[in-house]
Amino acid sequence: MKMSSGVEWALHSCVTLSQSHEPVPAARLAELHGTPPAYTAKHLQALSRAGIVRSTMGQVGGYTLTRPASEISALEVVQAIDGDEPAYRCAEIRQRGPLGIPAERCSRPCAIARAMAAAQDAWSHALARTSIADLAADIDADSDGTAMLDVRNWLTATRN
Amino acid sequence: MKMSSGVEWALHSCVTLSQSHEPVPAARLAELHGTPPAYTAKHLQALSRAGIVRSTMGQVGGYTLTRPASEISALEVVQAIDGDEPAYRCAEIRQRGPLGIPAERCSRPCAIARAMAAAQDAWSHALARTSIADLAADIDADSDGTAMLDVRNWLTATRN
DNA sequence: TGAACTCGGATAGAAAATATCCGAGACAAG
DNA sequence: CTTGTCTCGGATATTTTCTATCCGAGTTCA
Ligand code: SF4
Ligand code: SF4
Repeated sequence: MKMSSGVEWALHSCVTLSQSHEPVPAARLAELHGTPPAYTAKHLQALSRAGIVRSTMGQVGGYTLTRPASEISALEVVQAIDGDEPAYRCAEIRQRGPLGIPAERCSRPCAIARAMAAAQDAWSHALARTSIADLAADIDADSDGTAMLDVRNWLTATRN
Repeated sequence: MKMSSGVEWALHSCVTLSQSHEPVPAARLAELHGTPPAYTAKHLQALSRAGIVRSTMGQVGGYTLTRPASEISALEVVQAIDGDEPAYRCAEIRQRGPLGIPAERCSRPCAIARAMAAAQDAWSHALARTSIADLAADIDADSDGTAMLDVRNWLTATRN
């Protein structure tokens, strides 16, 4: 029950992309975050497949958000990287063993599976309520309103 | 972000143990659930280390619950098997890269880490509210009140 | 036309989870 | 008291997943 470490980089990348209306290459994001360039690129591809970011090829290409940051939830980013399958996957062991229940009576999930699904839903809803814009605003507030400005300045300063 | 499959076997084992006041060997539980005997035993050891079950050695030994089933939460079982460390572990990448923040200003967790911790808390509280006794009652209700009776009969019938 | 820069999926390596085995210890029977 | 059998417990292989990397296909600009 551990989350891929790439989720952290993907969330940071989305926050950074929300500060730029121009495409930002994957190598630039990796340099800013101090992460392995090739592996960071792989995670951005996952975001592209999920429709969260759009890629632009060519010399001045890179990644941009497809929607306003306020309309992208943290849950979408997590599911794009870590997969959308639930953490608890029932193997239906109630149908096995000497007291196995016939499959016809297993139409609805068992009580254990229901409890796990309820917990997963609580987790999902908590993340769905938080948008990338909310995260950016909170990070900005933590740093006395200078963090996002620094990011914007760094992005324009290193632009060729 | 996937949970160990052993969690499922452990929860089933606890529900089964709640129906017997006498020790039940690991091999018996594995046979009842149709799971690999050796691997099932390993998970029961984890429950023993967490203080959820108590092991009795010798010929009529086995595992018993240390507390009433109504005082054992599903969260405890999950944490005993899958570990109690949170799914999201911040690598503090905000301190890396050209815009790295000095460690002295990173006393409290960042906004992203806070959002993830809040989601984890929601998940934990949902599981903490459900006890093993609740699960046993719900499984019993799903089977028209015969499931737990069948388990008790099978346990006494196969007792040497 | 050409060159340089981008993404994208296919390819090695490391870590973790899965599954198993045999020895130490304890109880009951003889 | 001795013996034998049954139990748990941790140490050991195997498989799968995650981590990290590389080079080719495609696009844009000069
Ligand atoms: S969690 Fe429920 S449905 Fe899944 S194997 Fe256990 S009893 Fe069956
Ligand atoms: S989640 Fe917050 S604390 Fe953790 S690396 Fe990202 S910015 Fe830093």
